[in-house]
Amino acid sequence: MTDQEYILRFKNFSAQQLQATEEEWEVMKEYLQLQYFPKNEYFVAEGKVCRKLGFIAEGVMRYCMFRDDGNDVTCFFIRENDFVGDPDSFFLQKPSDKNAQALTDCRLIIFTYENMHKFLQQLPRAKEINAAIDHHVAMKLLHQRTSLLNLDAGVRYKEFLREYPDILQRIPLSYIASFLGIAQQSLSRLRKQMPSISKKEN
Amino acid sequence: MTDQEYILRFKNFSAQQLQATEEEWEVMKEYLQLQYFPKNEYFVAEGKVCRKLGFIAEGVMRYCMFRDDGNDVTCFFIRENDFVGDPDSFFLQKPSDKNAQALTDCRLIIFTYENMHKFLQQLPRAKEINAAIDHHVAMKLLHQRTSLLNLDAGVRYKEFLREYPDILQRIPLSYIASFLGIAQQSLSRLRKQMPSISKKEN
DNA sequence: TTTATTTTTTAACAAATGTGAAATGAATAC
DNA sequence: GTATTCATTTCACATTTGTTAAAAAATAAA
Repeated sequence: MTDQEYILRFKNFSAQQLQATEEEWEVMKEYLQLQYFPKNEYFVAEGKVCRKLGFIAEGVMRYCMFRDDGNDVTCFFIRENDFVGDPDSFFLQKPSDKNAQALTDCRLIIFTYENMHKFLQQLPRAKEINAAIDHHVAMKLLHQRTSLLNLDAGVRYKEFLREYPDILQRIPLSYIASFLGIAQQSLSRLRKQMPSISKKEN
Repeated sequence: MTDQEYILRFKNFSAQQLQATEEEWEVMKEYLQLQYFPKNEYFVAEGKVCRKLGFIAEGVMRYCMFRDDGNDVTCFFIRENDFVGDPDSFFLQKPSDKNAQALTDCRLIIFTYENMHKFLQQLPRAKEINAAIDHHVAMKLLHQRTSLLNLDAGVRYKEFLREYPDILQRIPLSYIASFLGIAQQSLSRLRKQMPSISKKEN
C-alpha cells in the first residue's frame, strides 16, 4: 500500500467516526505524519512519557502489563482504526504506567504533542470526541470484565473470535491465551475440541 | 443522621472532587433533592429510562447483569461518595441496558433530568468533570479486568478487601462471590484458609 | 422466646484449568 | 537445503474451582 492509501484510512475514519468535514480534514492533515513502526517495539512504555498519539492504519498491537514473576499479561488488542497511546501521559506529559507493543509491523498516523495542541486550538470539538471515545471504552471494558469472570474459557475464546475475527491469523496464540486469562496449553486443548473454528490458515 | 448532614456530604464531595466554589455550591444546592432509597429496589433497570442521577450519601449498591440461566452477576459495587445512574440513558433519555440495585437502605442526593439541564447551563464545566470521571472509571475497570483474569481467587478476594474494606460487613457474601467470579462455596473455602482477615464482625 | 427465613459453612465428588516436560510443526536465517 | 529458532500441540498429573446436597449459624418475623 502507498502512503497515500494509509492516510486515506484516517481520513475515512475522521469523516465517519469523528464527523469531520472536508474543511476540518484539510486543517487536520497538515498536522499528521505517517510512521512505520516495527514488530515487537513499544509505542508506549512504563515510566516514559508518551510523546505521540497514533492511529493504526495497518497492524496489530497490544496493551500489556509486566508481572513480578517475569511474565506479562495482555490486557487487550488494538488494530486498524484504533488509536494507540496513553492519553493521561500524552496530555499531561507525565510518565506512563502502561505498555503498548506492536505485534506486527505497523503503519501509524502520528500526532505529536505539539501538533495536537495546535490542532486542538483549531478544532476544540476534538475534546468532546475524546470523551465519547473514553466512555465507549469504559463500557466495553465493563462488559468484558463481567463476561470474562462468569463464562468459561471455551466461551470466552468464542467471544474473542467473534470480536476480533481478523486477529487470530496474525499473532501467536500465546498472546490470545494471556488475554483470555488461561495457559497456552489450555487454549490448545480448547481449540482441539472445536476444530471447525480453530483453523489458522486463511 | 439528619438530612442536612447527608447534603453536607455532597457539598464536601463537590468541593474536593469537583473543585466547586462556595458560589457554585449555592447554585447547585437549589437543584438537589434528598431521597430515601430502600434495600433491594432498583435505581436503574434494564429497558427503562434512567430519569435521575444519584450521589450516594449513605449505603451500598451494585451494578448487575441478568443471565440466561436465571442467575445474576454483580459487575461492581458503589457506595458513599459514588454516583449511581446510567449517564447514557439519563442524558439521551433512552432505555438503559444496565441494572443498579440497592443492597442496603440508601440515602441519595438526586439530580432530576430537568434540574440537571438547568444546572449544566449554569455550570458548563460539569461536562469536563463528567468526562474525567468516565476516564477514571475506564482505567479502573481495565486494571480490574487484568488482575481478575490473571490472579487466583484468593488474591482477588484480598484485593477486594483492600479496595472495599467497608463493604464486607454490610452485604451478603453471595454478592462478593459473584463479583469475584466464583461460587459462594468457593469463597467460603477461601475464607477458611485466611481466618485473620475473614471476620465479619466490626 | 420460638419459629421462619436467610446466610454461611461443610463435605464429597466432578469438571476445568494449571504445570512441566517433551514432541511436533512452522518460520527464519544461514 | 539445513540448521536454528519460535510456535503449537500433546500428555500425565497437580491444583483449583464448580456442583450438589445438607448442616450449621445468623437474622428476621411472629
